Amino acid sequence: MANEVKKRINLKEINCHKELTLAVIGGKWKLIILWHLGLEGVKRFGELNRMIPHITEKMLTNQLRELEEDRLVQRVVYPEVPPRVEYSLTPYGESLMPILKLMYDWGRDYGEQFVWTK
Amino acid sequence: MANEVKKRINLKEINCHKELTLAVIGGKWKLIILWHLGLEGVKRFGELNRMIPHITEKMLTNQLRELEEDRLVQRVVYPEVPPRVEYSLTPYGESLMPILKLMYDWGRDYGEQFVWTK
DNA sequence: CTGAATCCAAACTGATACTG
DNA sequence: CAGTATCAGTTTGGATTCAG
Repeated sequence: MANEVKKRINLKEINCHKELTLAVIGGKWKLIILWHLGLEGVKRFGELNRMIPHITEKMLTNQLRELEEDRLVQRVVYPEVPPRVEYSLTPYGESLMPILKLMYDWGRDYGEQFVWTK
Repeated sequence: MANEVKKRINLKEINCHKELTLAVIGGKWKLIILWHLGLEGVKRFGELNRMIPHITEKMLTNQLRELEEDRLVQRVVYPEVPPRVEYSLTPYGESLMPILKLMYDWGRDYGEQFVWTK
């Protein structure tokens, strides 16, 4: 119950600005979460859960929390019953979209030329 | 001595092209390796080892092997004594540089505005 | 509906020593 | 010089169960 501080972004281990970006988007499900929020706007927890195949609730929660902590995603809780929680991109998150778009394009081209044929 | 197939790029788990890109650049040291090779051209193993602080030989070998397998880096062995091995980017690797540049810029701005002050 | 808590297996990373 | 081999520690991801 003591020292369980997780330093996902350990500044001592980041030699270069690129690595900070990677630390922030590098989670297993973060790209796809950011992508949905970026293209389709506000989403509820359950919507994301349904939109992202194979993700578990634990991981969805986990990744959303980290994105929130890093200020890429905003979380809004409506005190209703049943509960409603909505997620959306912050301006920081929005500012990542050009990178995601580039990564999408690169991955598509690379995949067509190389991976699917090996 | 049998089944030790590592599926770093498991196509069944890649829902979106972006994730293929992440799979390919997401290793702990890959960005910095690609960066050096992209900006400074051909490098020998020992040069990279000296240029990248804190990396172990094991990890440098490991990451270079994966980059080679993914066709981002070319490895050339000169049959000399002492041995000489040179690494450089392939066209695939070169085509990643715009993404790395964007990640560099984004990480720098994000870091200045957020991380260093929290 | 939106999670939190627990347990566990697999993957990743590092330190160290050794080799052609 | 450019790696391998081995072992150990850390982190991650997933299955399952429980809760407000």
